Amino acid sequence: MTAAPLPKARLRGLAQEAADLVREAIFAGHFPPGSPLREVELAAALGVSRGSVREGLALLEREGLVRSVWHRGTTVVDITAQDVEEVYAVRAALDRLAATSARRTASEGQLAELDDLVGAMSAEIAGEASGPRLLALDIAFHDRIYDAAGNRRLSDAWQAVRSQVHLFQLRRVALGYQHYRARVVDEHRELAALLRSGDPATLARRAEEHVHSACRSLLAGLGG
Amino acid sequence: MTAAPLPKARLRGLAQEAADLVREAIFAGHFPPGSPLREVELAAALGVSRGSVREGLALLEREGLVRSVWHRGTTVVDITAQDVEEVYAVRAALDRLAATSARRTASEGQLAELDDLVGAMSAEIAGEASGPRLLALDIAFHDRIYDAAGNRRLSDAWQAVRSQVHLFQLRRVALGYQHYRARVVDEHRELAALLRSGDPATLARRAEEHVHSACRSLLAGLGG
DNA sequence: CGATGTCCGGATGTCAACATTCGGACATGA
DNA sequence: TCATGTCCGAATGTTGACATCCGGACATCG
Repeated sequence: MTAAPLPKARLRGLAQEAADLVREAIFAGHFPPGSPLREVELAAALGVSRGSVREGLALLEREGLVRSVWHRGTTVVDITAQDVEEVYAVRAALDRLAATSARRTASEGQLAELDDLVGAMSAEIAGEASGPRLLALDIAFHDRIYDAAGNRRLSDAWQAVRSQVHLFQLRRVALGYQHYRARVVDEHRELAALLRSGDPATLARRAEEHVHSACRSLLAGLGG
Repeated sequence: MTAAPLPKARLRGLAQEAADLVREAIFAGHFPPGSPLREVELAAALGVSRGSVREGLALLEREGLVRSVWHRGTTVVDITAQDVEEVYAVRAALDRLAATSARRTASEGQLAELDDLVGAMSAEIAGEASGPRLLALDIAFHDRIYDAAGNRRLSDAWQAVRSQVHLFQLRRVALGYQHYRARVVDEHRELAALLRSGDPATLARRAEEHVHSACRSLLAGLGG
């Protein structure tokens, strides 16, 4: 029998905790792109030691959210057009593999979860739509695909770009998300259908196109 | 003008240094798969503090060479068939993207470097062939393709599987590498040619097949 | 005899202080 | 005025010691 996960199993350590707090602060816009993340400041603010903050920042660097250089500290990544193109090129390659893998390995329960998420997106749009909430559902959808692929290395590679994707899209959504709102449900519903019973070749192509269209939309929103 | 890299720019810190030493020790077989890497031991052996060793082990974990769990230490990864399949599936996706990207962005000088590496492989085979040296040339070849692609996120993702690929192939080569030796030059020569002037679609296909054939060869060598 | 509780060695997680390095401000000289 | 050299503050890199946690061995009890 699966024991329900206890309230807050403190099995993560202060570094993970610190990383989570800083990441949320970055997503909330509290640390604009390019702003420095000083270890002593964060240590004092979070009430932990500098060592733990340092380790947490290393985790965030692994996610691509911050960048640190020798003896010059760590700063929040900035968002240039090249950054967006790089991240989305890698994501397209990973999503393609995840989709084709999940096509073979996904269980019925996992496919049902995808349908549930599409339903949640639809409900979110029907009501008082919240950009960040809709975005969270979008990313959760792709998280499940990676889970279903059952490839730990692939999931790790996704983790290395996931936060950057989240950050980019958050900035885009803050400027208006009518286009995003109009397309997100249909595109994900199609992906879910292709995962259930689609030609692997067209699934691979559509998975890549899904990312590329998001990339173009992002570049248009940031550049114009 | 580009200043020649000084003898040993100590711009890397003890953590990087410790990570390099431990990585080489793993490649040399000094730490068999599954063996624990105790921080105090390594700190004493390398003459640095435990903090630096800890940070270095975190770098190695980012490369996928070791795996650490909360309050239970870090151990060298073991090589199961599933691990090989996972790593090579991700590598195939990344190599495909790297090849198609480099097809557009590679400079003439970078293409010439690839030809030089193919020549070096050929020379290595003609003489007293060394498995590890041949393998180093193989990986260097792919490193250059990733460099030529000009996508930092893509190179980072490659770094996350590169060491595992190196480790797997080293173990394979130790058991005999006649098949590898017979094919490596021709396959890489074809890739270099396709990068110079090939149809993008066939380049993408051949890049994937190159990885898949290496994966099959590896599985056959480890399983049988 | 099997299950349970307790204890202990060893290893990791965390912390605060010391050493090193960087970038810029200021002063100096051609 | 521009270039160069020196100095200083601040932030990071590094260290050793303390606190916490895990796993197994032993003893105890039903």
